[in-house]
Amino acid sequence: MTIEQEFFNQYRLMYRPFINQLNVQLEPYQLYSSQWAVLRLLKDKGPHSFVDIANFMSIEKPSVTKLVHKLVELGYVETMAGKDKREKLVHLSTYGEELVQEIKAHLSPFFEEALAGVSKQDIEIATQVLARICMNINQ
Amino acid sequence: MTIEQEFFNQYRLMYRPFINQLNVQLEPYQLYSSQWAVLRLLKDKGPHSFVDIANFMSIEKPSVTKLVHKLVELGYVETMAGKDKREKLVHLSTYGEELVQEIKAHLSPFFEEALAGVSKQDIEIATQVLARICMNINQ
DNA sequence: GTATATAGTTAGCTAGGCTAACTAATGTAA
DNA sequence: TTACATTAGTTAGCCTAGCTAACTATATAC
Repeated sequence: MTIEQEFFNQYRLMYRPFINQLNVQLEPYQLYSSQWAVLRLLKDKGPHSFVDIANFMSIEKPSVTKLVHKLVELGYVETMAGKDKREKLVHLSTYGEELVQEIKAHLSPFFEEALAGVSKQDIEIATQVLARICMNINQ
Repeated sequence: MTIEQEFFNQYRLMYRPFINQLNVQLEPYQLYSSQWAVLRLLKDKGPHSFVDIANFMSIEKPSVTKLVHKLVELGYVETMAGKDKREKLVHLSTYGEELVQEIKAHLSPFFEEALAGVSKQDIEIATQVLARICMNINQ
């Protein structure tokens, strides 16, 4: 087996245990990992339109509609008028802002334990490898 | 954002584009990436029982039943008696053996392009990081 | 002003899992 | 040896997290 195959093998092998554990961590907040990904995006990079979110997450618009509507229902985000009458911008509510802060703190030890025994340098290298693959795959 | 959060952020961001592209590559063989994962396991590590496959892939037994039945339907794998009358072992058919070989060769350039510009050393580091996380997460 | 493109929605589908409850076979302990 | 518990696999039905096709409303281009 080539080292490339080995890498992607490991990549995929990690996915389900990781997502399952992450969902356990998020359960107290009534969130699934996909919804959390939206909240994190809004926290890190400010308000986004539905199309922006779709592009960033590499999913389709109807999937965004569902995700955002669920987050609106929970009171974590709100929508407002965009740059024209078609566009809607999604942003965190005051409650959502606080909650994201709290969740980040709650997740922190989970992430640290998951990466226990890995040097900061190797984490950075691995992050860069993943980022590079994203770039290569999306042209 | 901590480097741990950054890492898992990137990890998740890569997932969908990667799986989508992989599924495109596998389409000529009527396979989805999850079914391919089973074939690769059987190729790399020989025949496995349903429970073995479930444990290795971190999924539940009923999910394995579905995956394997589909692969049997396609003629890529066969089942045989296991170590007692309860157990069934899944192994590649002759056709399946050939096909896996062919698919591996077909996927090779895709993996190489995805990792273009990444040094062999960094790929190995990233692979080890992913393996370590798997270990940490599963206790 | 008409054709085309863009933002978001709705309906209904799929992959890829899950749990609960079951059967059949095997182990264990009184 | 009988009775209970465990294990391997299956079935039915559910869920997350996506998808496409077809739609409405608005905006842009020619």
